[in-house]
Order: sequence, then C-alpha cells, then structure tokens
Amino acid sequence: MIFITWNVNSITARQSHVEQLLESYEPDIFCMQETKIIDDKFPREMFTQRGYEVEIYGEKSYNGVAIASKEALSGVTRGFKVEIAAGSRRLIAGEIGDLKVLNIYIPNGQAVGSEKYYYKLEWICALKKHIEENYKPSDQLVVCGDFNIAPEDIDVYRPQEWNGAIMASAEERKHLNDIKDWGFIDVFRSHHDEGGLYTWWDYQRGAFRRNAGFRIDHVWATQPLADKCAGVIVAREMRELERPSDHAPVVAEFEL
DNA sequence: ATGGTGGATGGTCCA
Repeated sequence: MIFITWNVNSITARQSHVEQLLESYEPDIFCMQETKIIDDKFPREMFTQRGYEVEIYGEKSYNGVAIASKEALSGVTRGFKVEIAAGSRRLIAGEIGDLKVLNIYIPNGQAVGSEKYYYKLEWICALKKHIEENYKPSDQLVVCGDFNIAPEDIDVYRPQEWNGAIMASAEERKHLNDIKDWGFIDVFRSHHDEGGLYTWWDYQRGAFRRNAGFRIDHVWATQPLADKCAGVIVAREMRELERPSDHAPVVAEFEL
C-alpha cells in the first residue's frame, strides 16, 4: 500500500504536478495540505477521472486539507469535535478497513513568541486531546501532514544558525513530542538515520539549490502499523519541477 | 540589516 502526504501549496496551482505524482507513484492514499480552495471549487475530476475517491475540507485562500484514496474512506471527520478559536480547516480523517488516517496541517506559527506561535501550541494541544479521545495506540493509525516542526536538530539545515527559531524551538518540539509519546513512530526516521534529508525548502535565497531545508512533513504510525512499514522516501524530484510547491511529498510503503 | 519568492487576491495576508 503506497501512502503519500504532500503540502501542495494550492491544489489549483499544482494540478499538473499532482497528476504527475499520481502517475509516478500510483498511491493508494494521498493526503494533501494547503489546498487553498473552497470545497465547491476543488478540482475533484482530477481524482475521480483516475479512479480515486476524494474527501475535502477547504476554505478560501488559506489552509485546506484533502484525502484522495482508491478505496472510499468511511467515517470521515473534519476538524476537531470542538473547534478552537480561529478554527481553520486543517484536519480531515477517515478509515479504510482497519487502517485509520489522520491528515493534519499544523499552523506555521510565524515566529517564536508571536500570537500565531501561541495559536500553534494551542492547536497541537487540541490535536493531542483529539487523538486521546478518538484513537488507541493499538489501532493501525497513521497521522501525517505538514507538522511545521522539525523534531530534532538533525532535521534542520545548520541548526546552530537556526537556534531555536520557528519550526525548531524547544517548546513546540516538546508539544509535538508529547503526542509522539502517546504511541507513534516517525517511520521516515526509523528508516533513515542520516541528516540532510528534508521535505521543505524556502522559495527564497536558492534554498533548494543549497539544500537549506527542514524536515517538517511527517508520517507517524502507531506500533502495529509501523511494524508493516517497508520504507519511506522524500520525492525530491517534485521540488525540482517548474513552479514547484515549496514542499516535497513524503512517500511511505506499508505491507498490509 | 535588508530583502530575497510564491500563492490567492485584487489590499495585503500568509508562509
């Protein structure tokens, strides 16, 4: 089973790239973030024409998440049960048989100490509560998406220069790690122990050319599912295309 | 120190 998560940075701007990704990898499940479009305007046909079902939760201009899958999702939920302040469309979940999928777009947080940073922390706390109330560590659960956090210094280009700034600060890392401790394995990291492997590069200053990136897009699996993970890669070639997303897809294979 | 880029939008905001 091929599983992909990708922050597309606008589904309309990235339509041809998404088509290329679907043709290259033929994912069974494809989770998207930052679709940036209201549900009525989402290009569903791109998926339905290729035999995918698609579940969406979008808004105008910002945020927005979606899941395309060869088999239809059941039990689809959108957002937290009780939305927190400034609730935005950043979470969609569903199930295929025994497999549970939770696709998230954690707020960026702008800068450590800013209002948006505290919203980011609050959102992560709400996510933890949501997971505790709706899942068990013994479930076959995958949580994926743009977490906007590089979990460790190894996930950051020149961490000494970044020095605890946004996406790498101790407080957001701790909040995220509290969720991981509930029962997740970072399956990319369990298959790769080296540094220099990133999923996001700033559009500015030739960051991709210099591999000045961050590993902020993740696939986390509970132990029963992580045991079935055969491999995880970053599809860097999607970042090399003309007018790319600033993120590259993360592709995981599970033997289900 | 600043600005550099990109998407949605039609001002700026967000990343």
